[in-house]
Amino acid sequence: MELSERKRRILVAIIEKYIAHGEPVGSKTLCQAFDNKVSSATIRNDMAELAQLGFLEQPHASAGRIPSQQGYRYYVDTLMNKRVLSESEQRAIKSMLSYRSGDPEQLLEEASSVLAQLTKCATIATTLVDEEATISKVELVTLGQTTAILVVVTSKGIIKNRVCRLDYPLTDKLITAFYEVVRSNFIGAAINSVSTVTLQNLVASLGDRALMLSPLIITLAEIVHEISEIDIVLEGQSNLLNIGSAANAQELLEFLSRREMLKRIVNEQKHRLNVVIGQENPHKELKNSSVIIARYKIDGCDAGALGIIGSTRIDYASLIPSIEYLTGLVSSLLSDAIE
Amino acid sequence: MELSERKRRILVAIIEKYIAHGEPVGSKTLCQAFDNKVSSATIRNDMAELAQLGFLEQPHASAGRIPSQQGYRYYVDTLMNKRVLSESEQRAIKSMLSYRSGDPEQLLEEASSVLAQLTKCATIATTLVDEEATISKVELVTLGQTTAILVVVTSKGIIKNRVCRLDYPLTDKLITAFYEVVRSNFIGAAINSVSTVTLQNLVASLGDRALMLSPLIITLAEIVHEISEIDIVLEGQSNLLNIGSAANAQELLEFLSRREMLKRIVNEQKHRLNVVIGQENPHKELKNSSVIIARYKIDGCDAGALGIIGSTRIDYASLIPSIEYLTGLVSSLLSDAIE
DNA sequence: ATTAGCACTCGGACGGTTAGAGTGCTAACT
DNA sequence: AGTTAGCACTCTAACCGTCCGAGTGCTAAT
Repeated sequence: MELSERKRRILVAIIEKYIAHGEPVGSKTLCQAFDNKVSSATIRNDMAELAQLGFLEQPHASAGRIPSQQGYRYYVDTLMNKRVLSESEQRAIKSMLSYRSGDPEQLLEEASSVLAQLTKCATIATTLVDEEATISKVELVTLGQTTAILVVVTSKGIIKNRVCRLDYPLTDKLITAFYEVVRSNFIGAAINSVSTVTLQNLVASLGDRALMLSPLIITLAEIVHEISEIDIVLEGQSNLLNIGSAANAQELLEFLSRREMLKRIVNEQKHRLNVVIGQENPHKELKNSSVIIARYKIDGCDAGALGIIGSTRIDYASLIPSIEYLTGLVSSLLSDAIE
Repeated sequence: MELSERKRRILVAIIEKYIAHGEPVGSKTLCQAFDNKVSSATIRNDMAELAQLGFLEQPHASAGRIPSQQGYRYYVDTLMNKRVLSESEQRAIKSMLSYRSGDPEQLLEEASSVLAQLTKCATIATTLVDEEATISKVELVTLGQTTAILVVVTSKGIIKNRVCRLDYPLTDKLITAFYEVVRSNFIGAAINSVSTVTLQNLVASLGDRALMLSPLIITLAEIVHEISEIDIVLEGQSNLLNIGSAANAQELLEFLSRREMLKRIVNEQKHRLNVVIGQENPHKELKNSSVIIARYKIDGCDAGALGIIGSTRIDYASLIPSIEYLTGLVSSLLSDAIE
């Protein structure tokens, strides 16, 4: 069904007024917004129909109307006029990112924090996802008799390492044996193929060498696991308290501290830009919140996500472009860094 | 001035009742707590005097009394009977720490999170402080033509590293030159002696090699700086919302996100156990909060701190022992790991 | 299809009243 | 002198009724 032009304008006006002021919008106010070209009665009729269709709701009988979640949805999909970022705004955002070191995690923390300042919302970012990566290099760097650093490099250029302390000295023989195991079992393997089962089989097959080698191999497996696990970065949690309802806020904060849950939520968002409004989200803790997630890329390949969590009453038209722009920046900075 | 035995018991009863229930305590309730051995009138007289002395205050005229911050202070210093953790409680806490990897930061994150569950407060932990450490080893591990990992080891056994990407190939000559610079300028130096000034002088003195070497040297300096910087770990922030006053909570959460500030606060706490109650804290954002910080040690040397932030109305008598016990655990785990 | 007008509804603010909790004081008691 | 009973007093929270204004829905006129 198509809405008449006037109804659409009324709906937009109600949504934008409500986003701006947070109070139900009445027919008189709208009348003024239309320069009194139409009477309040006409607007009332239209509002009644919009409410019938489910785009608006009434907190109580004698109050104005507020957008329903379906209303926001229609607005975001169809009616909204995305704000265009000015040159100077773009420059401002750019300058807030001071990405120097080559560490992608640091960039994402920064981006997350910039986004929190920009949007006054809580922000989420995932570190690089790299599901198809394989292990391309493993290095064992000895630092002393019993200490070493184990370094793993993936085909996509991600590098992780961990310190490894042993109870016995690292002899040349041991190191050679370790590299042998690595070459035949790990190099070229997909990072998510390293499971505890394969690991147990491997250790079992080592026979009497197992005792000495397994600490190293287990550490190696842990590093690989860490690479395959996405990490979640949160910022601006205090912004959640700007929204009223303290009870809800506590629930939300607690929800956000469950990282596993968050990972799943973020990774369900597959599009370049995802807007999930209120109860569209399967998690009841988010029933009054909107989540906007944009995915960033490295050299055109999906690499992770960045986004905000806020009340359903957020300024979609200006926040979405900010998120998109920032995500673009992150994509290009990462693509430059990892070549 | 000495308080009579009865006044002390009344004060203790009021404080513990108030901590338990959060409501002003009246003379009748106390009367029951004393098995009606003294009349409410007597208690009222004593309460009036305790209020006069500043240990109690009255929210309003017809309400009971609540402890003042000075009251809490006297309680913590003089009156409180610390709860003793039972064997099984100790075991429970121990089993919550699953410290496997050799990474101290991970242990502190875990400890912080355990403490948050235990106390239902927000928790703070600092990672290892190591002010007197010197640089004992630097390794450059090449991973490809233009990529390397730079590893720094301190005299105290702390290990940090960072990936370093260059715009030009890492030749043997370059590497030798780098090690030369490291040997004569960094090895043996105190980690906090590496300032930007000395760095600039160093780069200047390199002459025409500066261009090729400086990215490596700058990365090295950044790693050293990172070691000398303490990191702050926060957990259980959502617990702050249990306390009423949402306005205050927002302020607090924002305050906690200012890491620099937190570092200073935590490091001002020099004793083994520090209890800062409400306005004793110079930061006005904490005027309604108590901060309890315990320091942990490695092999007897001060190494960092661990603690909680909660309302002034917290159960000092049982939380303090928990914090102390956990801090002890962390100390011994760390002392075992770094030998 | 639009509009003016009007009756109606509802929530929030205001004010007065009441019940209850708790105090402070005084006078009596040990 | 310390303790106690008793009483008047104070203050809050809860309840209730009233009133105002905002905003609606409906009807009848344009």
